[in-house]
This record gives sequence, C-alpha cells and structure tokens, in this order.
Amino acid sequence: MFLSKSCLYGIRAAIYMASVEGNQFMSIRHISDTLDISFHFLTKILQTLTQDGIMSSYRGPNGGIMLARSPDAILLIDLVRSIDGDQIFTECFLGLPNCGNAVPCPVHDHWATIRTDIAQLLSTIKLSDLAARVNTFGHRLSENDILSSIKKPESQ
Amino acid sequence: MFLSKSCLYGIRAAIYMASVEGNQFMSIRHISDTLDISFHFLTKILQTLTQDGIMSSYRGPNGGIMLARSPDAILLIDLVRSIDGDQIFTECFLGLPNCGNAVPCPVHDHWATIRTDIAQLLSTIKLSDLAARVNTFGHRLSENDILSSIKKPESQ
DNA sequence: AAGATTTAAGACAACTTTGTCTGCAATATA
DNA sequence: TATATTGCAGACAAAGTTGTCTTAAATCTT
Repeated sequence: MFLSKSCLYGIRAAIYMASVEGNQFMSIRHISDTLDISFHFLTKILQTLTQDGIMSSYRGPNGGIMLARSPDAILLIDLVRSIDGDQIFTECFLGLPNCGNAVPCPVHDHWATIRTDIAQLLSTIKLSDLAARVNTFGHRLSENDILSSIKKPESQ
Repeated sequence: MFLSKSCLYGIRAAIYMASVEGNQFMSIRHISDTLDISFHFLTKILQTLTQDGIMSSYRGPNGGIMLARSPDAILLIDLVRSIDGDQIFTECFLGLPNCGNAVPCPVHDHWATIRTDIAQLLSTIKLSDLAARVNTFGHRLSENDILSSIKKPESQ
C-alpha cells in the first residue's frame, strides 16, 4: 500500500467534505458514518489536518470540522504530506539510509524519477477536482459505496 | 514505504548474490551477516523466492542458496511480485475494493498511469543490471555500508 | 554410523499500525 | 446555570509486520 490507511481515510474525508455544497462545519460523526470509517480514528486523523492548518474545527453543538481554505487551494500532496509526511517522496527505494546522489543504491536513479513523477502528479490534483468528479460522475468514496448508491439508486 | 521490509531484504540479498562472481550455493548466514539482515527472517524470505522458482537451495555442508537462473533472466518485478504480491500494481490509490474502470474512485485514472509506469520500470530492470552497478560503482546494499567500505576502504 | 553444517518450519516475542473506549474541554441552547 | 453536543486527548486493545528462537530434515564428511 503506497499510502497508510490513516492517509487514505483523511483523503476520502477531505474529498467528501469538498464535495458537499457550502463549506460549513460538518460533524466528524457524520463523515465517519457516511464513509464507514471508525469515528475515533478519523477524529485523530482530522486533528492532524487541523493542526497543519488544512482544516479548522469548532466544538459544541453545530460544531464540527471544515476545510480551512477553498478546495481549489488544497492539493492532494498537501494531505499526503500532512498525514504521512514526505518520507515517501524522499526515501530510498531499497530503504537504505543516507541514500542520495553522493552514495546511491543501485535503484536510486530509476526510483528518483518515479518518485518525482508521483509528487508532480499529486501536486497537480486539487481537492476541488476530486470533489467535482465525485459529484459529476458519482465516483465511490467508501467501501460500502454509500455515496453512489445515494446518487444513483436505480443503477447497479 | 512502497515495498515491505521483507521485499527490500529479498531484493538486496538477490542483488548481492548476483554481484558475486560465479553462481554457486552461498550460505544464507553469509548473506545475512554481510548485509546486516536478521538471519532467520532472511531465511523465510528466501524460502519464498525458492518456492517461486527464482532461487534454488541445497541443505547440508557447502549448501546454501543460489539464483535459479541467470541474473539476466531475473527482473526486479519478479522479486517484488514473489514477495509482496502484485497488489501494489493493481490496487486502488484510495484503497477501495472493486475500484476499476467500471466504478473508479476519483484518483483512479491518474494513479493507474503511475502504477503502470512503475510496473514498466521494474520490468525493465534486470538483476544483472543492478549487480553490475554494485560492482562498477560500489553502490551500497546495507545500512552499514559494508560492501562499499570493503571495495573502497580509502574513500570517505 | 556419527557428527557437523545447512536450509525448512513453526512457535513466539517485539514493534508498528489500526481501531476502540473513556473522560475532558469547549460551546450553544434553554 | 444546567444540559446536550461536539472535538480533544490519552489509555488501551486488536491486528499485522518484523524479528528471534528452537527443533526438524537433509546432506556432507569422517
């Protein structure tokens, strides 16, 4: 698995939040129910995103969590970096420490290219793009396919 | 981490074996000592490669393990597929089951491209290529840098 | 045949990630 | 001020991965 489950959950939650019209506080419970993700686990992940300024939260009734800025201004790589760090964009393919241009492992050059491509790709994908695809094409965000079953109850 | 530690260890061991002149049985103990990998753990990993016909083993004194075919005929992707399976080459970026062309997740198309690139790359790299680089450039295979310190004791 | 060497196999421990539970802090509403 | 609702925080459990240890099986040497 390229990304940790924490990261996957965080991304899915962010896409869902961006896919809902009007950026308002939304309860984590609602998100975890909708996407079928453990509530407390998701809470911790969203805390990380909040601490990194990608989301903002508010306690109390009608509180919840919301995107701290426009989905246009949130890149997929921002979410990945916040949750999984940027190790995957820097570390050696063979997991060797201190692998770099000076003393590279045998796969170094090859992998560096791919790694850059991945970072490049994730840097071009905006949260708004992903959300738009969800809304337009009914893409799936949960294992239970709740979203698309809601949007397309007659299909399948 | 893109590949599991098991896979990293297996690849490093394979490269080392290919880098040594003459394809003879080599004891796992020697490999684990040289590359600073847990002996028993490495044994299990190499068992997998043996079961998949990539290596062959022989018990008893002067026994050990060797590449089952020429390093020319072993691709990096063979090692990865044997140890980590091909999930990483097929699974959804968001970890959703049943994600495919029919009902893709929002990242599906983008990731499919990268995934193919990675598989393509790993399919072009032969074990012999990697071993040649180790021998020619003194690339590192262990965290302790044993190989390059042996090959280049005066540098550093 | 006996003993040494080596891989094979499985039990088990340590560690990391993932998931659950409980209580606390902040906030709105009545 | 009391109560309900919500995120915050930490302890803890479950599961998966990684690493260790012991015994068995195969094989060579003597």
